[in-house]
Amino acid sequence: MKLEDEIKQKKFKSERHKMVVNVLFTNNWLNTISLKILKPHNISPQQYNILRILRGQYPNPASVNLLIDRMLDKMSNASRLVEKLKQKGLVERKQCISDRRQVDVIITDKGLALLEELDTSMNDLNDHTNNVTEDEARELNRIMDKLRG
Amino acid sequence: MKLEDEIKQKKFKSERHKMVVNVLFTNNWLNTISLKILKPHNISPQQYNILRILRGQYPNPASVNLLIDRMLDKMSNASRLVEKLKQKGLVERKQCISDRRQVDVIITDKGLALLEELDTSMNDLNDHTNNVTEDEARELNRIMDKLRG
DNA sequence: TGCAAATAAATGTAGGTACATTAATTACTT
DNA sequence: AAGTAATTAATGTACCTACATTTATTTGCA
Repeated sequence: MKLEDEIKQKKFKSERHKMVVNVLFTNNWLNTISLKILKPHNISPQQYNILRILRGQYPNPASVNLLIDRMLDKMSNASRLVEKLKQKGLVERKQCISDRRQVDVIITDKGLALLEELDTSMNDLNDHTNNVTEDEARELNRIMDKLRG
Repeated sequence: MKLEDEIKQKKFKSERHKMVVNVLFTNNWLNTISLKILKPHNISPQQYNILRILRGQYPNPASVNLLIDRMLDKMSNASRLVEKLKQKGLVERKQCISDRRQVDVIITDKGLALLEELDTSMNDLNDHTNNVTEDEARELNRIMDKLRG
C-alpha cells in the first residue's frame, strides 16, 4: 500500500523527505511481524538478536561490548537484556578470567534449542518479503547503504 | 557504510533477508539523528509527530483516534503522549460536544511557535539525506511500498 | 612504582511501546 | 424503548531505549 494512503498524508516536500518517513513506517511494519512471531516464545526482538549473536560465537563466549558492537541498536543496554536472558536460563554469564572488568556471556543448550525452534518461524518473515524481487532488494540495500554515507 | 561492516555480519541468507536488517538499521540511524535535533527542545520524535498532525488540522481539533490513524506507529498510545504535550502547554484537550466519548485535541499557540522553531532544525535532517538523489529516493519509496504489499 | 586516564559493565531516570482490559458513551436491533 | 454490541479513550503491566553516572578494573606514563 502506498505510504500516502497508510498515513493519510498527501504531500511530501520531496522524495527524500518521503523516503525518511517511509523507512520509519516500513521498520514499524517489519517490527510488528517479528513481534507476532516471537511473542508465543516469550522473547523480544532484541533478546532474539542477542541470542543470534551468541550462537554465532558459540562455543566461544561474548563480552557485553562485543554484543553492543554487533547489535542493530548500538545504544541499547545489552547488559539488562543479558540479565533477562539469564533469568530465563537461555544464557550464562560469568566473570572473564583474563580481564575481570569483562563478563563472558555464553548461550546455553536451552538457548540453542529455542533458537532452532525459532529458525523455522522466523523464516516466515521472509515470506512477507516475497513482494519484492532479489534485484529490487539488492537495489534497496545499495541505496540505503549510500544514504547512511 | 555497508551494512556488513556496520554490524560485522558477513553473510546474509539472501538480499531480501539483508533488506530486512537494513531497514531496521537505517531506521535506527535516522532515529538517532532526529533525537539529536529534538533533544534541545525537550521533545520526543513521537511528540513531534503528534504536533505536526495537529498543525495539519489546525484550527480544527483532532480526536485521539484521528491521531492514531495518522501516526507512523499505529500501536502507539497517543493518549499518553497527548497528556505529556498538555503538561508542557503545547496542546489543549477538552471533551467533544457532539460525541462525549471523544476528546478534542488542539495545538496551542505555544505549540505552533515551537513547531516553527523546529521546522528549521528538522530541515537539517534532509541535509543528512543528500547522499542519495531524488531518483534514488523515488526508487526506494517504490520498492518499500511494494514490500508492504 | 604510583597515580591518573581509560575501559567494561551496571544502574538510575525519564521517556516510549505492545497488548489487554476497563469505563463511559453511543449505535444498533428487535 | 430497552438492552446488547460497538466505539472511544484511558490505564495497568511488562518490556525496551537514550543518556548520564557510578563502580570496578586495567593501562599507561611520569
